[in-house]
Amino acid sequence: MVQATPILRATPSAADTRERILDAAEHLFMENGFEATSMRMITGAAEVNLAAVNYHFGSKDQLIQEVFRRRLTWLNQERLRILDELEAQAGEKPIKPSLIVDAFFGTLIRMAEDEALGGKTFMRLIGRTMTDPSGFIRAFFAEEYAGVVDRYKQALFKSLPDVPKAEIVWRFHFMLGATSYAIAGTDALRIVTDWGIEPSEAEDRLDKLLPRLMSFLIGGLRAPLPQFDPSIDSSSEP
Amino acid sequence: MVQATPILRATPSAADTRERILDAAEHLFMENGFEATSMRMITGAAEVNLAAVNYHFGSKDQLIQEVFRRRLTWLNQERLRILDELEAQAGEKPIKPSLIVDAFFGTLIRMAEDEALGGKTFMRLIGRTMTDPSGFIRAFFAEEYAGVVDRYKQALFKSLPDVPKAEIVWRFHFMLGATSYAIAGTDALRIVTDWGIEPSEAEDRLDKLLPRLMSFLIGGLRAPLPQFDPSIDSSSEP
DNA sequence: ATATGATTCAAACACTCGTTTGAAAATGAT
DNA sequence: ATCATTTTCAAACGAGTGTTTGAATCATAT
Repeated sequence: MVQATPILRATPSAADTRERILDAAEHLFMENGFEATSMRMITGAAEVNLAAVNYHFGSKDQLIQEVFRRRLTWLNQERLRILDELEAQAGEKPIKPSLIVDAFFGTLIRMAEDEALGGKTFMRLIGRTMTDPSGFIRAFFAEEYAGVVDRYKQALFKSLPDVPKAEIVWRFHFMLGATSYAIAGTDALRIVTDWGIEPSEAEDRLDKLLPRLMSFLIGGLRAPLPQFDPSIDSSSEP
Repeated sequence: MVQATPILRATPSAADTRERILDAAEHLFMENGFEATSMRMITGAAEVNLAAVNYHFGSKDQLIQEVFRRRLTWLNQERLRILDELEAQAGEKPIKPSLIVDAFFGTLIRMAEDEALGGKTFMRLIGRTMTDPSGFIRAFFAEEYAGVVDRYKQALFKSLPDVPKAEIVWRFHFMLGATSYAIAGTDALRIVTDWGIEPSEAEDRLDKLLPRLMSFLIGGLRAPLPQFDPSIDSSSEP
């Protein structure tokens, strides 16, 4: 009658199997990418039968989607919630750009500090995926992000009325790139440079990452507008 | 005796075969990634025999390395050459940070405008690869970039004596991310946002990309230093 | 013209991939 | 305790992978 599910069980339940697969897949996708991660690697790491993925998710592609969905839905809802709050507090006045930037990118970075939400693993996975979007992942990401990005773009337009919209969209894109590298990069930067920083500082990097990134993003977003060189104009020569 | 190689030849020579493979591989890698691009796809697109890749390059992995090498060595030599010039002109005085940034990132972007150097195709390929570095590619990139990045880091240290070195390294990393997205992103940004910009402007994007990116990068690099929140200090509580 | 080396070619190699199958085991409700 | 459902399991499927092989073809120099 009590029916309390025991904390430890010798035989994992079906619900456990699903999450074990998702956790193993998330980790392996982050380390090796999608194509290089085989079903046998996933089911082996999750200690479940090979057929379990097809049984619970249908196919490998659908598994990939579910790996992202269970984290992205929460993230984007949170982003929308915070933006709603900011707009409510601001009333008719425009919101400070730094608050908008923090609501979008800061929420993502802060997710990395919560291991229950995927932590750094999911963070790096999403970082690598943004540049590696093969076919159906593009479509999935577009759908999952469509509403959120549009809302934030509009908020930035209103917040920076003097900056041309095209410029804001580009800078939003640049900010995405810097953030993606900030995330994936705790390792990925090692490709291109060994830090030359005392290893003692390596530990508290995550604490200081967010303020560091924010300073950079705001600095880039509010930079003086570019001067386009008119000498490239093709109509100057008859 | 004249032996002039005809412009069009029914049977391509061996030297042609190598470059046809490299061109086809570069394009396919950019579109599908390394794992998802098969030898049969490459040799099919290059219209050469399947065994030609193994004959000319040894293996698929060595082909991947050669695809990067033929472009990266030129790029990085050019970067070093320009930095040498800047340092010679500056003498003992520090170089303006914007000149250093342009020498490193601008040279990369300007490469995209020269179709003979790979153009946008190689540009996007390198953009996606920075976050997708599986195993041996990490090592190859590290070797290919080692000297260049170190030289540029030192130049920035000297150019910004008031900024802590750790901060500069991070901001260099952020700049890499923004640039990578600027490159790969002409398509990749579509994942996350449809521009909402007049399609007429879509044509001259490449012209304006460089000044746009430069403004953002300099703005981020020269942004006010972050204030680290001391409340997270673990030693504040006895 | 002939011999030598470089290149191409069709075929096959051993292997891994994602998925399917049908029976066995576990679970939950009556 | 019996039944119906859900979940697990070992085994196999066909298709596609990178690579190798040995003969055929090409180019070049003697």
